[in-house]
Amino acid sequence: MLEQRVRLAVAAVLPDANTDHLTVRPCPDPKFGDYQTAALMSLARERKLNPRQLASDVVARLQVGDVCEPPEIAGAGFINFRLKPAALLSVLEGAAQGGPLFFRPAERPRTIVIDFSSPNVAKPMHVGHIRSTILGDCLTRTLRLLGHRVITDNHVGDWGTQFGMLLHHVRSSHPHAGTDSVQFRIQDLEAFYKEAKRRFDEDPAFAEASRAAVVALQSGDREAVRLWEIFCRESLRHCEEIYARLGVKFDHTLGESFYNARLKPVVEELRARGLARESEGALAVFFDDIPQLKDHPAIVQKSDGGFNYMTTDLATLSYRLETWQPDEIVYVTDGRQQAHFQQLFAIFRRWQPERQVRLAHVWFGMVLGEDGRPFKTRSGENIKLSALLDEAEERAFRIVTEKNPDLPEAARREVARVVGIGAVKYADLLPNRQSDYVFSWDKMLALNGNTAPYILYAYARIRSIFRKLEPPALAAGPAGPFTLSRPEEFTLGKHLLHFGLVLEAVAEEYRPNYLCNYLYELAGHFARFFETCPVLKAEGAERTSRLALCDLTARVLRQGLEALGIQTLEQM
RNA sequence: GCGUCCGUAGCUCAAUUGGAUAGAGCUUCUGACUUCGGAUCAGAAGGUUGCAGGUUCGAGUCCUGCCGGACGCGCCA
Repeated sequence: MLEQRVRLAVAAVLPDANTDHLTVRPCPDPKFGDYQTAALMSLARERKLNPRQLASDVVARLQVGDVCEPPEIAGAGFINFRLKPAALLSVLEGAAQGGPLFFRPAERPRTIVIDFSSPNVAKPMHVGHIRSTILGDCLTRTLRLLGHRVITDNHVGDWGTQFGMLLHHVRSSHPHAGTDSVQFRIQDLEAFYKEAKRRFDEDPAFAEASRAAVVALQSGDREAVRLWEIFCRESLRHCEEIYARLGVKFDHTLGESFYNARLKPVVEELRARGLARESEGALAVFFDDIPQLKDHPAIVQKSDGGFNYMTTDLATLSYRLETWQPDEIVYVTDGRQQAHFQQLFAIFRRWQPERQVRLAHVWFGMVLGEDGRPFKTRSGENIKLSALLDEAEERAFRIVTEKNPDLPEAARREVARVVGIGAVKYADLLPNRQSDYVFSWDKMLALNGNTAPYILYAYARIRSIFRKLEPPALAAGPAGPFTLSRPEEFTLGKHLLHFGLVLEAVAEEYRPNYLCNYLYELAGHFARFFETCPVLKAEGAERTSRLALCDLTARVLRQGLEALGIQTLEQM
């Protein structure tokens, strides 16, 4: 909002500078002012100017008197801006009367494909899928909020060598499989998968038959396809159950199988263009010109003639470009796949050098148990997502029951659902995505600290005020002129203004933790305001201002949590 | 061996990508309060940012070398 005004004013004084670099950001300490331009100093460096001299040249010509006090130069060459109270009040009034909620839609909306979640058929969703699903959903929500056109695509693992062994195992052990009288559940598929893998590893004859089954499936054998479809249907049903609980939706679910017919042409083209060549019986792309990938060729066709992950991803990438013409494609996967995506992007740039598209691998670290090892059950199994969500809700239910025993059980269940799911999501989005994090029930469901329940509580407290309002119709009505007096009110009001900056930072760097921290700080500023400033007991303009400030805080909290994919509660 | 990421308070993590005095929560101790929802707020304590150099107005962040850890390195995805 206002920082944008300041930024434009600075840019106007430096017409020949790259305006992207002239960022204006909140001061690290309010005593310096409200906003600063640290970026001017790197500009001074580029141009070999004295930073303080540049700063004073800029200040001399700067026209920001409508929103700021006269800017001050400090330290090595910071320009500090202090908002005029009237400017702050007018933005707050604007928002209270239905204006923008402290953010504006992107000036240049982009079309962005986001590839996330990507579960595998025949395996229940487990902890390993949680970060991709939650992070991808949050990025989708945030980018859409900022006005971008986002297309989500769940690239389900429904194809490949593992289906050969699965098909062969099920057919040999369940002769009636595939008939209507036999119904498989996801648990059955999981058991089949494990058993099939065991047999595959132990029995060469089984392995051989499995390979034949893959060939049959991929060449369209009716029997094989029919059984495969049953597996896929049940798996997707299971995934949809989880997605419904998480509130995650996809525009498209185009699994790997969708690209089957496109694999061969891709490989032929790579070979024809001389991008891929024969190596040890396989077809590979080499990257001698890329230091990190030297000696790490990518296989695009296996020595048995089959295709793999790389082939599928190339075909997928090409399909997405043709179909949706995106400006950007984002892949949300764990960090172990960094080399794969480097290879994928490098091959693609050689293959279709004329395509202008931003390709981003948004990767994340692992979820660890309290012992610092990958988060598993005691017996070493992956923790199923459905069980994890159950436990989150159950634990939240116990806490709600303890804190608020008078609520009817149905209401407590609903609170537990929102708090439990919200806590899991928040705990996942809060850490810097690139670091591994330790999964801890106690920490994520803690009632204070940087957690979902703390923020949800702040929201519920605000809503509680409006329930007490007489008459209730006043609840969200337009406020009169703002009058802020206490420092806690200014702090809260100014923090609200930063919402847009934070959303943009999340979208730019794909880092929802900025938004988590922002909302936590907002909830904290509100709590301090609430502690020191009576609202309902205030009178006149002070009362309406404080009510409006409460309402704006609630709206930003709700909008922010919604961008994280977290629901809010009117009471808890 | 090569590559990627990481090492920050007793613990779990931040630090808007090179900015000002490195911030939170948990834990410990102290306080506010017959609560506009105490699932709250205030205060105290806690640091040579793994080690050693370098770059510059300025380094947790960048470069080099060590120490320690996680992950990945041809036909799985």
